[in-house]
Amino acid sequence: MNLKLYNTLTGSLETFKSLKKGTVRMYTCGPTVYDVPHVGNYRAFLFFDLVKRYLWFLGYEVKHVMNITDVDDKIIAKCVKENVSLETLTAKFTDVFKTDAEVLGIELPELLPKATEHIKEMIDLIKVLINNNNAYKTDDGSVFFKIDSFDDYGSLSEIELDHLASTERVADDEYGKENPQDFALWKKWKEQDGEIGWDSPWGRGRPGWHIECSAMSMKYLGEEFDIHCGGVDLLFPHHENEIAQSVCGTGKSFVQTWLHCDHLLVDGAKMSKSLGNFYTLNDVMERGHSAMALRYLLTSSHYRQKVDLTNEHLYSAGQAVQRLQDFRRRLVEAAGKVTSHQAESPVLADFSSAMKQDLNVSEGLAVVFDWIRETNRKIDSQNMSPNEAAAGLIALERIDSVLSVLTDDLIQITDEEQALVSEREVARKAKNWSRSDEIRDIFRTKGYELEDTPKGTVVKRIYKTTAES
RNA sequence: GGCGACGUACCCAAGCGGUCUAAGGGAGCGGUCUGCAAAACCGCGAUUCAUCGGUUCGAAUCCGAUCGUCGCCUCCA
Repeated sequence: MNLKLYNTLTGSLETFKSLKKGTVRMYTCGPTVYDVPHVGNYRAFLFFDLVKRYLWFLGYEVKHVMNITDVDDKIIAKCVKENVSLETLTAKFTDVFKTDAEVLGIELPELLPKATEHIKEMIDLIKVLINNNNAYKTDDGSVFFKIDSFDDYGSLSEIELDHLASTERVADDEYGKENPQDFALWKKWKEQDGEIGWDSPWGRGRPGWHIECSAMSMKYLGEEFDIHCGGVDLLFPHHENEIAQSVCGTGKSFVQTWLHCDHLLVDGAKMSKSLGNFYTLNDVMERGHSAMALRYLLTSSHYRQKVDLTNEHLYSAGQAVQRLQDFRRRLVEAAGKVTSHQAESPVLADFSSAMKQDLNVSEGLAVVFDWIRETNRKIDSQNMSPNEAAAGLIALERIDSVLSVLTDDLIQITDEEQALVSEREVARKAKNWSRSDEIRDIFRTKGYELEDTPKGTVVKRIYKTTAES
């Protein structure tokens, strides 16, 4: 059975086949580094990560490129306002992005090209577009893409140009356009841009937003490649414009499969900076949730489905992660010193065939949880051989190579705390239950649960409950 | 105004014409285990899939209408 993905371009579920056998070339729209990314942004980055990890799972080599947008209106405005250089500002938020990504278990691509380091490539592409009569320069030194010159314009988003005219853009840098829907490839320098600008054949200025993705994806992945991902909000106009620029620039078909993930909502509304209803990774963690709970919440429902970020949902996700984590611990115990090179296969096959249906994680997880219950039953009834447990462990790890929610959950406790745990072990042996319970209560107030197992006491972190908010 | 997505138990969610008197997770309740817990396991929990019509031998799944929620059309993951 083959991987099926919903291709926005055709509006249908398609069997995925990479252009080059065994290798997938994938471009994903990365962050605009003008501020701390919010959880909504991570929903998309986590989706890209899921796509990549599952392609790895299937044995593909994945050549992944994600751009860093380090020049745009908001960045420039902020630099000028705070009187910092573009490099300083964007380096700061690029770092935040990378740190957060690591905390969330996102495997960043080997290539994270910055827009500002590819001005030349963009200028070259714009030159081609002007030559091909797909773009024109205005008197003041901006360059616009001529939408009428591309017949297929609107084919991705299914937007009809006639219906667009109702909301005309009024930004002052858009004067001089032949058609209000034409979009900027190059924006002439303005006084409020301060120091920021680059020289070009059309004078000093800066690139339009869309051109960086065309220029950089072509540079690193070639004129035609397999997958391009982004959030649904990029569908129009960004991806539409990217297609127009790229197809007109090369005459090739550009991207084979377009994947778009839906939004993250908070209290039922789209999370966004402009609405002011955004949360950062730190905000979520400060509320007492683990990064893995967030990761699980954002990846466990289907990518084309909206997800509502609430404390209750985060808690629920955290509990599911805990169950997975506890299960792994049980397998490790049951396997003892035995290791296996063979993964238990039925669960892997079932998991994978669910994932092949347009990345149906929900169904994949259902398979996994069924298997967990069955395996736990075997362990409980002592019908689990070390070999079998070891094979199960391999299977779990393979599954987690896609989900990536099983972190090393060993709790760091202080020496004093460790002493208390030891004291309690002694007390328990002496059947001093009141002291045992007292110590357990001390840990509970600190946010830890003590679990007595045949192999000793396990210290677990207690995550937030639904009662608090 | 134009375009689109969605509405399944207390919450999240899969299913996309028959095997559905509908997976899985969380929460809850009852039980086994445990010194007590926790974890694990067992059991309970929607005769019903927003509503109303239609197509069909057969619908949560297809069609239409209605109501509701959300998104895009302007920067946005």
